[in-house]
Amino acid sequence: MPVEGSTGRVTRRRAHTRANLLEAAFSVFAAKGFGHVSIEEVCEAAGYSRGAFYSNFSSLDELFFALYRERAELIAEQVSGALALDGPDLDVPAAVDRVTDVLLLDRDWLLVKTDFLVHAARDPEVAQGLLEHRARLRHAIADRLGRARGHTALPAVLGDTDGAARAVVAAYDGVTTQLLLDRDVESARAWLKQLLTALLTDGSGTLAHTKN
Amino acid sequence: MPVEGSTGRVTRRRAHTRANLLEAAFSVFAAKGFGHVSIEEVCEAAGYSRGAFYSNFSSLDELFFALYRERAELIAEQVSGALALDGPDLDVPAAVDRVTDVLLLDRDWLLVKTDFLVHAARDPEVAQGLLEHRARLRHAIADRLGRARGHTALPAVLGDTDGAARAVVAAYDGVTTQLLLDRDVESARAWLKQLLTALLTDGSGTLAHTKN
DNA sequence: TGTATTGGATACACCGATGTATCGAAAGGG
DNA sequence: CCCTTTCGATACATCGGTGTATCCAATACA
Repeated sequence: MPVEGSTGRVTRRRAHTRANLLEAAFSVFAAKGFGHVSIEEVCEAAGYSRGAFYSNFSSLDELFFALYRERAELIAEQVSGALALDGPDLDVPAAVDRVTDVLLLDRDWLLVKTDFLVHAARDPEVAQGLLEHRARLRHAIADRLGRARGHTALPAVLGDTDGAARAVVAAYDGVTTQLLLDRDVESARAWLKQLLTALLTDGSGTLAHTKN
Repeated sequence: MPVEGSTGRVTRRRAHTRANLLEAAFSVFAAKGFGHVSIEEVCEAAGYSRGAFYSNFSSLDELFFALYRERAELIAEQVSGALALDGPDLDVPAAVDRVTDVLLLDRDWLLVKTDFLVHAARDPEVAQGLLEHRARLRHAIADRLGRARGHTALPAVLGDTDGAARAVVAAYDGVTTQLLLDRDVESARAWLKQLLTALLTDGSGTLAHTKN
């Protein structure tokens, strides 16, 4: 049962089915939530039998972790990309726009991400991994903010750039919560931009907000 | 099967067991998460048999809703109380302190609350109820903030007082996420206070933050 | 205190999901 | 082109949870 064996002979078919299982699992998890999903459901959605599943993963948890890892990595790259678009000096409002668009792109991802959070909240080991991942992101943001000094002075209320980066993450998490409930991606984006602007600049930039 | 019948005869014992079931369910849900909890587990934790459960609730969902409702109501009252402590005029920093202490009191509650969020995110009807509850809280905050004008002028970046109230809620949600992962209630409180201060006042008030 | 009524325990039948063991078929290597 | 290896499907045994039906005990009311 070589779930992750020594680079055996056949590997192309395997990679396909693994990818298919992951993709199907993403849809199913997004729709029903981890904890309300059975292995069979995933297999059915992917068009495979349970034999294929157990050949690639040893448990639903393992698949869930793999899935999260994969997608989180993807998003992290996109965010890094959005942050890196400017030159060495950073244009804060423009970066806020780009990052916001990336972060609030896909509701399904937010659902899965929150499921994972709920899971991590109850397992210190998983939580540790997630915290480290968040820390990396935060540091990337802080670095960029550091290079922005001069362009736009950060308000001192939050402390150093790391404090500001924490605030950015918190704002993102907070807006995510609202978006999960009202499903209004556009106003969530607008709201996040507004919040980040309020946190990262000193004044001006009042935006109208709409409903709910 | 009078799950909620016409004020029948016997009612004291019933109320007790119902309360016990709810309390036990709270612990179990907090520990394992809704979706990883069986009816039997709740019954066992409460010291009852499944018969008692089905006599009081018709499904795990129903119990979960009842539980959430009960606790959310409790918290809402505490928050209202904390907001009402001042006279008609509001001392923002003091209120921030009190509200923060109430909101981040109990990690178990945050766990259950997040579970409920995840649940609501996938059921528009449930989401609707939760949104209304949040709206009520937000309005209470906005009202209070309105009365604080003059004491401390709000920064205009967020728009009107309702915008500021939204920001408060978002900050709370954001800090909740962090707390769920790092389990550090004290620094979460400090961080929330700092964030709220940054959002609700114009400047000054820099606090040191610690680890992670 | 007696008694009608309700609450909760026990027993049972059922179902769906799990994990494993086995087998046929695809795919890569020689 | 065959043959070995691996992948994935099928079949099976099992288990835990569910919901219901029935029965005993506790409780409120006269």
